[in-house]
Amino acid sequence: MTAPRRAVLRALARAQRPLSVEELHERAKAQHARLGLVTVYRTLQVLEELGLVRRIHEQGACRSFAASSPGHSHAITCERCDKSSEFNGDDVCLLTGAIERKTGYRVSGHWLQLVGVCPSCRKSGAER
Amino acid sequence: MTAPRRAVLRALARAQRPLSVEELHERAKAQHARLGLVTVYRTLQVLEELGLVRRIHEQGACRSFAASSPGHSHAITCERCDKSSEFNGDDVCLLTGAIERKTGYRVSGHWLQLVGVCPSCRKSGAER
DNA sequence: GTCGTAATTGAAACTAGTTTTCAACTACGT
DNA sequence: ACGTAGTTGAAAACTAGTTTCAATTACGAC
Ligand SMILES: [Mn+2]
Ligand SMILES: [Mn+2]
Ligand SMILES: [Zn+2]
Ligand SMILES: [Zn+2]
Repeated sequence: MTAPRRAVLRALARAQRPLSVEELHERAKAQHARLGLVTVYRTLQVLEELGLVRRIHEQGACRSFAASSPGHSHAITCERCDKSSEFNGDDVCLLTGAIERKTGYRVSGHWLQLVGVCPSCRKSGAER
Repeated sequence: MTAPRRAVLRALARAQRPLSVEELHERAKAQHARLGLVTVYRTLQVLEELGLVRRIHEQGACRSFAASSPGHSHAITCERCDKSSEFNGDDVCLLTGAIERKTGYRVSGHWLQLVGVCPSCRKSGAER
């Protein structure tokens, strides 16, 4: 555990929304000025393996990252402010029976991501 | 509708598994030898907008594409042979109530992708 | 504390993936 | 056939991500 890694981890933990590698680099430099971009890439890779970070997949490219707790969970992202939260408690298992019947595959894993409107955006833009 | 586009479309339709842009280029050149890589990118973009192609998201980067029918559907990929199929009939709607209660978000969309073992791989490797 | 070693770091060079530019070429309606 | 708007491909430009390597740092053994 080194200072550069702590800086990246902290920037990630503070973020309310998924960050690109560049953004993460910018923010983490606040903690550790001489932080190199390469280290951000390397740290993300380590954290991803540990399950402490998740890549957020979006239509188009998938270049942003959010903190995550280890183990199986899913993310939901606000379509207005981009705030992203995770939740767990499974879920898709309930559907696998039907899917196996429909496709003939045996389901061994899944990958779910949701879009919605976060609590605070629901309050502000009360319309709709 | 031009010859280059037909070539790309055909290569996509024939593929049993998601293809990278390079792979698609290779295969489509069989139909139209002077096909440029740029055209593959451009065609994919058009087809994606039309909902005729979907990007397959994987752990790590998300650089492969599979044919798809327009409208809401999901993909399941075989963890042994990479064969990818799509299915529809919804599904996740059943879970949104619980997710909204859990997260406080209002759910407006989702994005599900499954991993499993395809029928023919189930037959061959009967063990497990 | 000091030392030794293995792991980590950051700059620079490199590779891969994607987009832009632009002149030539098609598709297709008239 | 003709005209035009849309499409194409090569090359150049650009962006994202990886490798290389010498210097630095963490940390366990003394
Ligand atoms: Mn789940
Ligand atoms: Mn669905
Ligand atoms: Zn919001
Ligand atoms: Zn299979």
